[in-house]
Amino acid sequence: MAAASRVIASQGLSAPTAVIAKEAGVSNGSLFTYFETKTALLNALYLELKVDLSAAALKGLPVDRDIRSQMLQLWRNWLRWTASAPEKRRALAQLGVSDEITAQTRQAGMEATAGMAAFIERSRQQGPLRDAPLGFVGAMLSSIADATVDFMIADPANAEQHGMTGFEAAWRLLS
Amino acid sequence: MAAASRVIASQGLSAPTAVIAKEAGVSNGSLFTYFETKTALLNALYLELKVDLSAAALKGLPVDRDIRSQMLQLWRNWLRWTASAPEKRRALAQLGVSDEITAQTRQAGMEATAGMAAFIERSRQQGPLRDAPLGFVGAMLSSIADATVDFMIADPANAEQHGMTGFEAAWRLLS
Amino acid sequence: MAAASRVIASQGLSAPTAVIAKEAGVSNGSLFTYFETKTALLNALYLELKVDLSAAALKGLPVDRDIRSQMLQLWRNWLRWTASAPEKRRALAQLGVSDEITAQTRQAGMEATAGMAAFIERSRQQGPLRDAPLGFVGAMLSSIADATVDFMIADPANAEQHGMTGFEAAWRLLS
Amino acid sequence: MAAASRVIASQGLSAPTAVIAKEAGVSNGSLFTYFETKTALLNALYLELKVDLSAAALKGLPVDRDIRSQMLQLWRNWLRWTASAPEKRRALAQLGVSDEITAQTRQAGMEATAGMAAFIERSRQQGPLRDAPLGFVGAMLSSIADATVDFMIADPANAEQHGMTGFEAAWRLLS
DNA sequence: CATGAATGAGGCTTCATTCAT
DNA sequence: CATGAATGAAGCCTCATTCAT
Repeated sequence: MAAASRVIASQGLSAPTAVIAKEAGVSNGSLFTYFETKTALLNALYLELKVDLSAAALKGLPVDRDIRSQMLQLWRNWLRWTASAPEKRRALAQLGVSDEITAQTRQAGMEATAGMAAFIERSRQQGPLRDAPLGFVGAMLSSIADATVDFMIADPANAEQHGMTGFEAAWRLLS
Repeated sequence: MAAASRVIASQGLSAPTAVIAKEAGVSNGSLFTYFETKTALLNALYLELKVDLSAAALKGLPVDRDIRSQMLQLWRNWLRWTASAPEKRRALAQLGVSDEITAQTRQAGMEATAGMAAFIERSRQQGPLRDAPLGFVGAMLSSIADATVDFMIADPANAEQHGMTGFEAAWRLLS
Repeated sequence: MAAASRVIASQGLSAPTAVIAKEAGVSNGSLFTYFETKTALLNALYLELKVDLSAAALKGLPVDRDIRSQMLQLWRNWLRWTASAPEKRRALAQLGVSDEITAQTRQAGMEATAGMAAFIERSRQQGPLRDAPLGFVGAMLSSIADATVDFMIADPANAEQHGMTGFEAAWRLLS
Repeated sequence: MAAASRVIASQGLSAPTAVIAKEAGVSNGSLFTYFETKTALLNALYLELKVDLSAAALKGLPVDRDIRSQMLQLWRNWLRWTASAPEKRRALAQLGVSDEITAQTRQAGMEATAGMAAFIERSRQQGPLRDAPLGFVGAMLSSIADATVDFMIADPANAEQHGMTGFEAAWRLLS
């Protein structure tokens, strides 16, 4: 799975299963013992990355402090995950627009990020987007985070600053 | 080119060149008279879509009115283009994350959307993101627009409302 | 490899890999498990034929007899190989002038025939070409052998006689 | 025709007709006004090169001098032609082993070199190969010339010397 | 259950040849 | 007769998947 992330990040979704297997240190054929088809592998990977991201984002939130502080922490977690595992992020970006990922998997992905969704729900309670569909808000935040990380990576010297700019933008949509 | 948009939108980037050629009503081989490789075709398509989008967005802005009104018009143009040519949008989404698109092409794509960029620059003059890199702001707006259209398409009954919600969010980042 | 010889002999270097694979009794794709590209296959074939020829030529030389007798035996061996495996010879002729064969492969081919070269070296010790580059002499002998076999094949009735004529010519260059 | 020589010399027999046409400064299609097929072009080229070589070889022979002197001149002519038009020689080498060249064309090629053949006939009158088929002797001489030029090209510093070595070898077969 | 060679369908690309202009 | 775009058959090669060991 980790191997798949790496290979897909560097070679795209059309990366041969043989390469993924090799990167994983197993044989060509073994891969198909665990995943019926390549599509199944991609779907499983998509889901895992979603779960991974969600878990990372929600880790260690300061539950005893105000909601903005918690959201800031979540934001930092999110950026850290993305920045520290760029191959996962790249893979997720590719998988997100692929038509290999079934509607069912996407649905499961939504559920996997339910924890984050709930948190966003609380955050926007009093904000301007309080009446918009939750998924809509989530999509916006997600893409702001993506854009943020893009700039952090492209301009590492000002990474911290870009991170805060992104947060300000995100928070402006919520409160 | 239009054929390529359609085919890629429905089959993804891995759509056979043979299918694209057929959709375009030319022979398999003719395609390679105009595009050296499939990658060249994809790059050209990416660029054309960018130009197309930009031209559509900037059309008929009420230059004699206040900046918010102009931005609203731009926003509507944008959404209209996206909504009325869903296959172009899907194609652009796929191309955007593909590693077939060269850095050079992406650069040209940026330049093609310079008109929009200039407009965004004016709009954010007094806003919270006035000091952020312009490309950063552009990326955020672009992805908010994408998310907006996603919801307009998924829930056509409330399309107009979603469109305005998206605009409010966008405008909040600018002013 | 043998299949490749046969197919190339009858269809030339442009023989489809599919045909070679079929002749070899393996699938189209399997061919590329063993040879990265068609060019690699051709190079390997060239080398094998060179080695094959050299081994055949040097087999059973009467080391206890005078040098002319030994050379005669070598000559007979050579002609026998060429005559008994005409497809190998034809293939080798085509490969020899092809620009698919790399300089490196040609070099290796030289080394493969070092045994014969050493023998020629001894034979020409007292002859008129004693000071010419060894490769030069080898090339001449090789082409005389080729011409000889051409005539043996074209006029089988006098094959033996042609063979001896060829040898006399060759020997005249050596002694 | 000259264009074809050049292109084939540098790209091999599989050189596209389009490239040949371009090199010749005519359009793609015009080529087929003059040559029914590519094969026809190759056959015509083969023949022309044969004629060309023969004419060059026979030019300015010192008819009033002894046969060896004349043969030496022929040899020099031959080498000069080969060395001064390496692309023609390479093309001829490729064409010679190609199965695109019909038996009929080869026959015509033989006739085109009848002048040289007659000369060789006279030269070998008293020599060891006086009873061998004429074509056999011609083939040997031709390949000795080829080998000679190979070495002249590979080692230009000693070109003159290699040329004489080749001649001595050739003459030894004749007288 | 692991292995990795074998499979063959399918994709991209080339190119000889045609033909409307 | 020149042009060069159009054609589509054919070739090389890739790769998901299978299966005997």
